[in-house]
Amino acid sequence: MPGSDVYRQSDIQPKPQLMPCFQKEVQSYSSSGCIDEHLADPFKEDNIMNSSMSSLTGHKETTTKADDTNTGNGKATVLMSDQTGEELPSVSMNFFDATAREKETERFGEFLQCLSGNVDDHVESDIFGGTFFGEQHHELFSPQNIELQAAAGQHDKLGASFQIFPEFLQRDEAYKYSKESLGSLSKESVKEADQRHRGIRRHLHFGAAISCKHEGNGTHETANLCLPARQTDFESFVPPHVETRGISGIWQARSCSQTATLWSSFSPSACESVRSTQNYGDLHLNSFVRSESAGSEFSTSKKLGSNPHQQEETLMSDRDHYLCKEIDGIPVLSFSGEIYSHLGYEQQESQAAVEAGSSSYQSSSIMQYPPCDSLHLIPYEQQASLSKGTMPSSEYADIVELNQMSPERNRKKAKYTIKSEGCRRCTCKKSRCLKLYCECFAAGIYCLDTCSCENCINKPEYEDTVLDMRQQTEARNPLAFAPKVVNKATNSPANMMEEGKWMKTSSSRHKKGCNCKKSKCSKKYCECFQGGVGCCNGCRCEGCYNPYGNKTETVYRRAERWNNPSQEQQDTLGSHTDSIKAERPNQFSSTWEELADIGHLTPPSHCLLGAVASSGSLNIRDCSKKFLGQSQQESSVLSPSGYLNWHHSPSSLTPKLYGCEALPELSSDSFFCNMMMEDATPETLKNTCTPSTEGVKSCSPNQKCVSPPKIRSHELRSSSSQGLRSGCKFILQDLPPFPPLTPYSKSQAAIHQNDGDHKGSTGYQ
DNA sequence: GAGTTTGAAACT
DNA sequence: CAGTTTCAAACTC
Repeated sequence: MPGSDVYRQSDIQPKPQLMPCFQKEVQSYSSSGCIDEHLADPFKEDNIMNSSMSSLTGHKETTTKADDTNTGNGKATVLMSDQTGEELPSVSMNFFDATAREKETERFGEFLQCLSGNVDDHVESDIFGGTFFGEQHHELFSPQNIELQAAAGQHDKLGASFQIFPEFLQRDEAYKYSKESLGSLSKESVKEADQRHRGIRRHLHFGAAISCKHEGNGTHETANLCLPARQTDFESFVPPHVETRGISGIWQARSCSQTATLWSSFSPSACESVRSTQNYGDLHLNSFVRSESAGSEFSTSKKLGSNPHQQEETLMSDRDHYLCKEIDGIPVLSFSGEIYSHLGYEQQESQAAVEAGSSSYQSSSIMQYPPCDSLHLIPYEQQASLSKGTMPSSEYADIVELNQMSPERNRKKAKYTIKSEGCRRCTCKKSRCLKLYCECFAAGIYCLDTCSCENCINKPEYEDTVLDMRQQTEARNPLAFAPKVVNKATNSPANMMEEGKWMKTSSSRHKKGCNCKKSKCSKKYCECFQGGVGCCNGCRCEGCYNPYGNKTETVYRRAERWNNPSQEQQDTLGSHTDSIKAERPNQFSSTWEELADIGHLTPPSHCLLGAVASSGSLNIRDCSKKFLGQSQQESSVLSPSGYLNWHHSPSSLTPKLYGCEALPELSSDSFFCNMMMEDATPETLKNTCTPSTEGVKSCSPNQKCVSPPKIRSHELRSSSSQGLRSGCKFILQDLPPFPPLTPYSKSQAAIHQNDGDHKGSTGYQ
């Protein structure tokens, strides 16, 4: 298939390669060497970019700033500023306008001159014409693509990480980037990712819609994807010494927050990276840009509605520029040996809708549809935009009808049917699709004609009502629209080692826990089972036989399963037997559960990764042993958060697992909750959540474990706006409470004290 | 496809 | 917050 070699290419990039990279990163934030490795991590890219730039320019601090997405012209701006505020010439690149591009390229040359002092005319204008993105990062700087290395004269120093991604390429890509960084695509991972993404997407889009609605500016197009812009918010995110000129829009700030949140959910070390970089006072503008770019690209696709033929041509043209290949029908970009999804899922969705409405669109090979969940699920704002914004409502209605008419459209109907087949639509009868009973509503999407619902209100024409209902629902439960299944430690070794088990590792948990009584958690009635995750202590199920992991699973078995995720199913069969034999109340107390969870919930980024990288399998004991020798050293290197100390303290691992000491609930739950907050907190909540007890309660529908973001002065730095604060806050929030630095036995009291405090402060029950 | 079962969501 | 009702998905026949 078309994307197969991309897939292989991705596979060529050894997954374990990321591990030493993580390890390296957490050990030291030095960017020396390991360029290729760092390229695997956008945050590290920034780091290395910054340091590389610094090496080129002396004391300059470099940051790449995406221009206002709303301009839709694909601009990216590179600013260089030094500590004193003196700036090198800024370079703004316009990727669409030929004249401007030429001019910008010229300026870019000047910029490079500033970088290396040795720039000639090597910068080719067509580097922004589509060949900029080589499939390998080496190619990125190859002569046929861009003569940056020649221009700069210092490829190595430039670090191959000088990335100026057109905006349209990057918005929403951080998610996939990070996902693919952790492993090549698999159906499970895509599914899981989509699930997560969907939840996140919900927040974003609803947040945007509500914001837009409240602002009353009617800029649906902006609200739809670009999110409202407030420069001050972004500026507040920027450390005071970083020049913010040329940056416009809260979008960046939000984007950063989202990206960082996403990243942090994948990788604690990425969080560390965030923190670290913040400490450095730099910006992760790769994530800005990467996330932002697709916004303008989406604008392109959205414009299709007004003039399908022409616009589609434009889209296809653009697509040709950067749509390299497909993987399972999902257009992807391959860059730096990684796989990028060309389009965010929502874009694909919108495009699916748009393309369905475009009579000229016939080639199913150009873009197939992403996995079920997102195929046809056009988030409210996009749907609204399609129907009310750039696309006349009649056209929106036609999207569905188109497939049911002409022979040409029959093809589309087939496609549409495919879309529909894989995904069920709601069949609500009484709820009018305005309650969480309705899957569409719960998913944050409008119902389509393919739904079998009756008296449906969940349609674009009732947008106000829908949004009101949504607000009501969120008022009842702020996490109502959050993903039900939260992956707490997606970089757990199990995930690293067997991406195929992504969904089934115990690192994923149901957000709230099930309450099954009769289904034994082995049917789809059970949300945990449905989500492909095991039941945990948070579940209130009875007689749990969840094959993905049940409450009666022994600690040893869990640890074993963690070690051998491939035998998960067999083991769960065994646990089934155990459960059936036992059919008794959980003999393992909650502490046992938490004890078991420690392995899953603590993603000992470099410890476990290192262990995995070196041995190919995970062994907690080994890990602990390794950390016996490492933790102390690392504790002096790593961030002051204590995060790694906590996770890697041998006293917090080995004795509890093998010495049968109970682990304070605080450990896993706090981590879990922080991860939950990362993953599942609605954007609106994120923006409003304050570190107050009240906020905590509101964040925790199940009265459990949503800990308030602990705002630390050194983390917030000089934030001045709420928007920024929330961004930083949620980047950093997955820091668990400070760990005991003293041996476990001596710190029990402290832990419990902390535990008590934690519970007291978070409403944990 | 109709009827039943189930558990989440909503309500009181 | 617990108990009850409502609801729609999952399941069975």
